[in-house]
This record gives sequence, C-alpha cells and structure tokens, in this order.
Amino acid sequence: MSTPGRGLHGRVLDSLGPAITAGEYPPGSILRTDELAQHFEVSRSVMREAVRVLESMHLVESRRRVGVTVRPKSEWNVYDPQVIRWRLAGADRPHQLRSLTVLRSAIEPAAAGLAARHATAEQCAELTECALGMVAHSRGHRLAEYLFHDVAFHRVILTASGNEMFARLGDVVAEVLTGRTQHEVMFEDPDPAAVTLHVRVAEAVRARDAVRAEELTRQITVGALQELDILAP
Amino acid sequence: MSTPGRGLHGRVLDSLGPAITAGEYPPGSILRTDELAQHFEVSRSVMREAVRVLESMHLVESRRRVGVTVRPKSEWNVYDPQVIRWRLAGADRPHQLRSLTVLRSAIEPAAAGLAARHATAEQCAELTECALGMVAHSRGHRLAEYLFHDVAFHRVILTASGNEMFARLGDVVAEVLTGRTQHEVMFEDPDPAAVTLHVRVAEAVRARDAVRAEELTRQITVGALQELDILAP
DNA sequence: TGTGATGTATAAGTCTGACTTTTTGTTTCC
DNA sequence: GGAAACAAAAAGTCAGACTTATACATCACA
Repeated sequence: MSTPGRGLHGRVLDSLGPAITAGEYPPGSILRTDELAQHFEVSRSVMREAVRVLESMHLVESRRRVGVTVRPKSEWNVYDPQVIRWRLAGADRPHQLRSLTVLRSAIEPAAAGLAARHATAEQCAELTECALGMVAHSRGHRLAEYLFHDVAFHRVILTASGNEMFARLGDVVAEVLTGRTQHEVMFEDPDPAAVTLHVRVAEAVRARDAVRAEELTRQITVGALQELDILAP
Repeated sequence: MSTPGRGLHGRVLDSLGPAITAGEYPPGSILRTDELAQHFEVSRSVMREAVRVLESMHLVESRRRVGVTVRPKSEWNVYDPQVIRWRLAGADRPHQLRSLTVLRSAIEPAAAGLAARHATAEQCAELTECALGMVAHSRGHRLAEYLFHDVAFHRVILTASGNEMFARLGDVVAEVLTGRTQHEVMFEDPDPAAVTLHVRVAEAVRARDAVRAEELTRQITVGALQELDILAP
C-alpha cells in the first residue's frame, strides 16, 4: 500500500519508523546519524534525509553536538498517515485502533450530517451503490468484497461532507476498517444491523435529512466501539 | 512560534512551504532540485532534505527524470501542524479557519464528554482555574489574557479526554483561537454567553456529567461557527 | 567554595564533485 | 505503423573535506 521503497531513504524509514513508533527506542534515546548510516549501510546523506523526515513527523529532534533524540509520544504527529500505518503495524495496534475508532465516532456523524446537505447527485448515487454492494456481499464469507464497499461508503461520506479535514480522514477510516477485517476477529458475516444502517444512511443523505443521517451514522460508530469493547474490554 | 530557523533547510522550507500551500506553484507544477538550490542559494544536499520533508507532507512528489511535481491539494497532509500554520498564514486563511472550526465542532463536544469521565482531580482544578481566568479578563479589552486562558481551557479538555488523537488537536485549536483574536475581528469584549458556557463546562466535568459537558461544549462550538458565518456568510 | 571565563572535543551541518540509475522521448529500422 | 534501440535528463547515491554550534570540563579568580 501507499509508496513502498521510494529510494534508499524510504527503505531506511520503513525500518526505523516502525522501530521508533513501537517504542524500541524509548523517548529520550539518543541516536547518532553516523552510526545509523553504518547500521543501515547507507551514506550519510541518505541517512540525513531519513532523519529529516522523522524530524518533520516530530518523532525525533536533531541537535548539534547531541545527536538525534527520540521525542516523547505526546509530541508525535499522530495524524500523519505514515505514522498511523507504522503504529498499526506495531505492538500497540489495539490501543491505536481504539483511539482511531473514537476519533471516527466523533467525525463521521458530523460528516454524514454535512454530506446530507452538500452531497452531489453523483455522490448520492455512489453512496447507494456502495450500500447495495455491502448488502450483496453481507452473506457467505465474502469479506473482501464487503470490505471494499464498506471502505468506499465511508470515503464518499467523508468527501461529500465538503470539509477537507474530514475528507482527509478517508485513509484513516480505510485503515481501521481493513485492520478490523484482516487482523482482528471477524469470523462471521458482518452484523446485519450494521448493513441496514448503511443503507438507511444512504437514504437519509439522498433525502437531504441531515439530522437522520447524523443519528444513523452515530449508531454505526457506536456499534464499532461496542465491537472493540467486546474484543478488548 | 514553534521551531524557527532550524538550519538552512528549515529556512528554505519556511519560504517554499508557504509558497506551495498558497497555490503559488499550482498542482502539477514541476520544480527541479538544482534550480531550487540555485534560487535559494543553498547546496543540493540541503535542498534535497527540504524536498524530502515536503514529500513526507505529501505536498510534492519527486520522480526520476521528471522532477519535483506539486501534488493536488486533496492529497496534502492537512493535519500536519506545519502545513496548517503555512496555510493559516496564506491567502486561503478564511477557508482554512472555517474547515478547522467545523473540525473543532465535531471533536470538542466528544472530547468534553470523555473528559467528564476521565479527567483527573488536577485536570478538573485546572479547568476551573482557566474558566475563572476567562471570567476575570472578559471585560476591559484584556484580550491577550482572555485568549491565554481560553486556549488553556480547550487544551485541558482535549488532553483530559484521554484520547491521544484528540489531545494532539490542542495546537490546532490554539491556532484557531489565536487567529480569531489576532487577525479576524474581535473588537469588543468576548461574548458573555460564551464565557458562561465555559464555566458551566468546567462544572459539568467536575460533576462527571458527560452528557451535559458534551452538550454545553457543543453550544460553544456552535457559537464559534455562527461567529464565522457573521464574518463571512 | 562557588562562580565565571576559557578551552576543547564532538556530532550535526554544509558544500562540492563525481558517479549511477531510472525513465522519458526520440529515432531508427523492419 | 509498431517495436526495438538509443540518448538525454533529472533524481539518486556516495565519499570526503570542511564549518559551526554547543555540551562539558577545566581553570582562574573572588
């Protein structure tokens, strides 16, 4: 997914990023560019580029005569899609998944309300199509196809809200939904109630009923939260 | 604010970042590292580091034999504090301010609800202190002091929610509130109703009344949205 | 003994030049 | 007209020399 191996510095990041976000180098740890460059068998310039990227994510801080120090978790740019992906791939995946689901439950109802006001006719059609796709694949262990339409549905909602900040959370939601299907338990077919809710949200948006779209979406996110509570109470 | 002039590459970013986010180089524009390096009078290595950072923000994409192309706005990492700052300093400041205020109105009520459940005794005390500070400076054009306590109040709420994603929006909210006071109109003393609402939110959190804290915070954010509508309908 | 000035080692920061690799666009040839 | 070979362009990589800021230790002086 995304951009794998865009140069040497990218491969260094794919290795160092997850290590830092996983807490392998605890906050306050001091790294030295030269040592890192040796360890990853790259030149200093490549290593410096990688460090610059980590610095822009507020994962590390580079200071003269000191080295590259790992910053406390509370300062990380946790909205950076790359950071999110690293953390979801690491040990605190459950914790991260919960944080993001709580975020979803705040954002998506509001987005749905706005979508009901601003969605274009085309977006309404897409929404209905996605919902129907979910229905069509909600039985018989067609999880991959179901997920595809589920992700598309939420992306359309977020985009149709007309708010760029909401729209950019599409990747995050996709990551959460995908993660839930792939790594977490999802033995059985999706909850029929959830499927129905999606269909009704699509209807509400098409009917320009902002209040109903918001409330129904809230029910979807509440369901997602409950699902987490069942898995890790 | 933040980290001004952390090296040569930082100064290049301070110049190039705002230019790109302001649309000075429209999406699809092609820049060349060597030319940029000449233009900014820095070495290629410094320029490359700057480009790497812009790349990690998804502002540009670097491809061999092509150059550094500016990505469409829809792909930018709009949650990156640096990007937010650049955009707030640029021409589409009003648009950005509106997006962020809508985001606030989705996040903060939810955060307040969680804060009512999870806030420590110390955080409750801080909250009350902030609210009282707002009251104390709500008259007589003491805008700077009022702002200080306002920002602190919202930071505590977001932190006390216990959700790291919410907590990291503290800087964004601070930026919005500061921007409102500094650049936008705020001739008169703050709205007394808003001040009262903050006091009542503090009370609700202390009383562990999540529903009330959420509802009162919603009223604060609704007020913020209305304020924007009055300024730019 | 404490405090301020001085010195020094260290690691990041910067620059330069040469070389490699990928990719695009053209040209050639069947 | 299409495929294959070619050439040029720009990013990517590397190595080495030099600069600069700064933490820390040392020493002098009060």
